[in-house]
Amino acid sequence: MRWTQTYIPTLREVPSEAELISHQYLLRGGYIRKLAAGVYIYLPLMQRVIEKFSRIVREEMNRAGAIEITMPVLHPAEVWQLSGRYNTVGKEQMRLKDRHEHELVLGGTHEEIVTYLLKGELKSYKQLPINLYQIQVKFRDEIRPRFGLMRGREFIMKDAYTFDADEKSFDVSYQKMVDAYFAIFKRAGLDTRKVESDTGAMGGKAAHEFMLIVDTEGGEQNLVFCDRCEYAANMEKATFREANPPALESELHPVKEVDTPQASTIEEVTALLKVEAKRLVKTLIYLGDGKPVAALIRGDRGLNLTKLKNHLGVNELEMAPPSIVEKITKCPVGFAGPIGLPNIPIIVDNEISRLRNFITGANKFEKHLINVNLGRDFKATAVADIVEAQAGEKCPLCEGYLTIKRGIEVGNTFMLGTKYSASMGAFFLDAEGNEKPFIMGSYGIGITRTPQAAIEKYHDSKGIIWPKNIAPYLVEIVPVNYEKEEHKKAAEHIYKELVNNDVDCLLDDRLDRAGVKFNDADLIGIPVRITIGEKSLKQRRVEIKYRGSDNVELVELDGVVAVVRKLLSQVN
RNA sequence: CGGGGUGUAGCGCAGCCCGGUCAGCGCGCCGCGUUUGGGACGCGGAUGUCGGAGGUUCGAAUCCUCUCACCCCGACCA
Repeated sequence: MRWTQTYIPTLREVPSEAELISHQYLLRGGYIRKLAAGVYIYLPLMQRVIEKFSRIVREEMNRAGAIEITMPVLHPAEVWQLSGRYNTVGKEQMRLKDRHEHELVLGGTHEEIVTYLLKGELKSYKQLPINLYQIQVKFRDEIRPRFGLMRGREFIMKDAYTFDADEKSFDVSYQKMVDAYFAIFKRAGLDTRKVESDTGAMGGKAAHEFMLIVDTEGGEQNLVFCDRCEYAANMEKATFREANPPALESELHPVKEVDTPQASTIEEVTALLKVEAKRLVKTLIYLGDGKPVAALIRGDRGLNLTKLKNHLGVNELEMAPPSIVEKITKCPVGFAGPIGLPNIPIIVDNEISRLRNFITGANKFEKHLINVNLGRDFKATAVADIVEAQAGEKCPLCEGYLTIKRGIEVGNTFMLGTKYSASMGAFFLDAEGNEKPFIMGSYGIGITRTPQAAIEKYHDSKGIIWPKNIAPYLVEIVPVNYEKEEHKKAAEHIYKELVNNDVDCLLDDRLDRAGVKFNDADLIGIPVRITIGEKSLKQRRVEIKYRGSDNVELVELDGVVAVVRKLLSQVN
């Protein structure tokens, strides 16, 4: 392709809407333009990236035995009512009415549709297992779209759905998708980690996420890894064992009220009473589906909202506003404690059951209680793991220690069980003639977000450094003086050679100055750049360099294809 | 939805407080010329319902009211 014949509107300045470097480069490099909040136009370069990544996804999905279909984006609300999710997905679901006042939704995912498809059609265990997938636009009315393609309201996703007759067969199907995912991301030049994740609104028994580890702002999630074994989980899901548990005191001392003037935060109280934060117990008041509940965790821990939410079995969990806290504790915020609370559930973190003579708020202004003990002084409604994992704690599985890294989710896999098949009445007959619901799995890959994640990981101060297999072009030819006849001839010669050898190639045939072309080339990030300039051309040579390094190789005009091939084979 | 902020030329912004040569700057764009290996220079030029509606006023980009869009923080995230 010639630069002047396609459309690559690069920008010199950073559009004010972009925060992340990857988002900035997508805009500046002429890959995308915003149409509305979270809604983007994919320009020619982006179109090619999508095409390249989609091809890898298709090839690996097909290899794994999945079958491609295309399901509609527009769904009748009734199908969503069948699974019951119509009432639980909430405002994320785009809804509309047609001219007949018929309720429709725009699909944010397709479990219902694919289950509806197979319900009634697929009747025998002999037809199982089956894996159907599509690459399709999705709509989610995100509460706050941001970061360009990373969290849009409209985006492209590959979603696959497996149907199995029994757990054993399902395990095989699931593993096939896991293997396919690793193969896909590897081919795309992206080293991903599989982590355990919460199942969230999808339901089902377990789930994993495929994460690209990054060290920039773009990391959307904290991930917990063991430094010794394979344990990996996202923050919502991660568990741990304490590396340095406080010594268990043998004697229980009597509770005593102490003055803690102007000390309501953990820092202030520990400083005042000269104790470690791990001897303090925080009493946090939350509202679970509107009803107050107290959560007790150690002073040095953070509450894991997802764990508490799952434990309580509520849909919504939010910190209680000060007015409610004050009503419940009958004192200003900052001095809440478990003793003397009205009749509300008290959920106590596991660690506290191993703590004696600890310190809590007294439910009195500027007072705390010392030597408080669980069981003797107050009762727990439940004891559970409700805190966030922290770096330096021990792995739940082995003797290793946990580290925390930032990652971007590029794929996910869900073990759905029979949640959708059972609720929607999608049954088959097994070998004994019994009617059974399908055992399902669902598997997503963000087609538009993955390239942005790749940019977040692979870039420098000048622009993108694409992994070759998802780059819009493999080679960019930059004739420094395209208007000079010899330069033009050489450029056209190389262009033709590469195209004839099926190397995706972009020829910068603009009449701009060299600096403009070099800067644009760095910005859009094509892996190989071939520069045609005065000095080298006199020796019938051109310069070849990889975007990710400064090494320049001088190559004979006729030897370009071979050198390009070799260079490409050596880079990510 | 709560808190904060921004809408002025394709992009980045100034002007707003204190109403009156304030319709401006840089980049980009068009023309001519010079230049030509890391975002050139000169000369000439085009481009705006100042987000929208209403109001105050002799007069509004500027003050007031309403409204829409977008951005940031939080809640949320199949």
